[in-house]
Amino acid sequence: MPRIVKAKAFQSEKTVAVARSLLGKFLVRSTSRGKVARMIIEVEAYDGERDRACHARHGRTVRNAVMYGPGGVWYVYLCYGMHEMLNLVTGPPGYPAAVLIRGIEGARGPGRLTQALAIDRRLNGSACAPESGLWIEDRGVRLPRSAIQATPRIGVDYAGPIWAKKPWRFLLATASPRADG
DNA sequence: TACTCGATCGGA
DNA sequence: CCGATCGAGTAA
Repeated sequence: MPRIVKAKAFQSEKTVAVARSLLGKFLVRSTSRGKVARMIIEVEAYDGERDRACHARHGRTVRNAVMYGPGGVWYVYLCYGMHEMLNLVTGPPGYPAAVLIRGIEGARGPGRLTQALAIDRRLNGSACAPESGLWIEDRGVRLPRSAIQATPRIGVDYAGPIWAKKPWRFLLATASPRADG
């Protein structure tokens, strides 16, 4: 029985735990062209200003402003001038954190999944709820801890070894990981 | 206002 | 390994 996960469920302070819990949930996209639901298979956590890989590492800016709002809001930004990145803001208001959705069934890679589901910056700041056309559903998939693999995050070497090595990327163990450790 | 550099991807 | 592609962020 599909259950819409309320935005409020993402206001937990434990961003890393929220990231892990998103695996197995369904990302649902609804537009004039129809509805698509795909299971989330890869995510990364970005947790607060102290996290040197997080966009909030230099404090609040125009781009990362929604990260400072309440959890349960989409944070979408352009990366490398051509890829839209989809993140779900987490935590209570005032605490900048988010989970990057890196992979769904049939679309591995953060840039590919946004293209597959027609997601772009117009969704930035909108709620994770049906009225925005993009939300999360729990369809009863239960993943044992052993089914989840944790690795360092991708493409964040600029954060320095301490933060780049944090095992805050999570993916289904059955899904073949990239060769990064 | 100038300059640097990306939470990536596809092709050589 | 390298180029694409452009806006945010920083320095000045």
